[in-house]
Amino acid sequence: MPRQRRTKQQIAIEEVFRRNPRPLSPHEILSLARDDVPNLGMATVYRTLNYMIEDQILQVVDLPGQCSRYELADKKHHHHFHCLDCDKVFDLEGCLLKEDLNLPEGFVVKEHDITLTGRCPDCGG
Amino acid sequence: MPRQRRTKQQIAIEEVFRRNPRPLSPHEILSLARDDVPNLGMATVYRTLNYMIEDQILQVVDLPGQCSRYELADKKHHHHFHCLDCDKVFDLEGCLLKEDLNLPEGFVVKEHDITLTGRCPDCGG
DNA sequence: CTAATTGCAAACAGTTTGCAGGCGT
DNA sequence: ACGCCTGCAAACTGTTTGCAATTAG
Repeated sequence: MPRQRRTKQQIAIEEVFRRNPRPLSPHEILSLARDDVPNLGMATVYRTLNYMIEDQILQVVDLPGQCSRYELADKKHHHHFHCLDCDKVFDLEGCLLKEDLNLPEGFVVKEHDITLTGRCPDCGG
Repeated sequence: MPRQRRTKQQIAIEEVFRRNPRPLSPHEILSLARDDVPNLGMATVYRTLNYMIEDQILQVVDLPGQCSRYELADKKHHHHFHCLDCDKVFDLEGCLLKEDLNLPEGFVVKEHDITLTGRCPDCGG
């Protein structure tokens, strides 16, 4: 069921993504959006995220062993870097997959996910 | 705290890994081990998995958007294939990461995870 | 006005923990 | 027989859902 009304809660959440162009966790989103709408509830965050995914404004970013994060959907194919220090996730442009995969017989690949883990520039790489 | 006693529950769980050489979910493990120990509890599965990780017999396999799986730790660096049909996970030997990453300044990479997604040979690749 | 949307609390799934009884050593 | 280990149930986290009250259009 797509959205029909534009509320201050939804506007605040969209604004959070515009101001923070990297994959954000629901907790980060709630915390940032509460600057605009102090008594915002987590359920509303999740519902709004799902609305925005349905409207193809957002896409899910799933990293191994991490809770789902969300980022704006208007991006080209890319991969992610997860900082072990500050726990933030950054986009890495371009594709990091080898050209020649050389898989065993019979495997058909539809998609691939690559996550690099380490230290980001802010944390003194 | 490492294990000190060898119980029939633990033996059954180790046997499951020996018989199924691919990353297994806790639910799969419980279900398979109950063939040997019918009233095995899920808490015991998790505790045994954690014992085995501590003893470096097992390692965790985290895939994007999936619950953790576990496989024997005696493997070389490799990546994983996740079948969208049967939901099983397979090991892929060798490294699939590009040689020349060409990252922005300041990012230091410690580890990387690659997951391919698609159809496996059993599901008519 | 009307009903879509919110906020709270309850429901859920996956995982961990506390505790009394069972069982390896 | 000592005390580690199990099984159950309760606790906990991340996410979803039910429902009465709010509010956008």
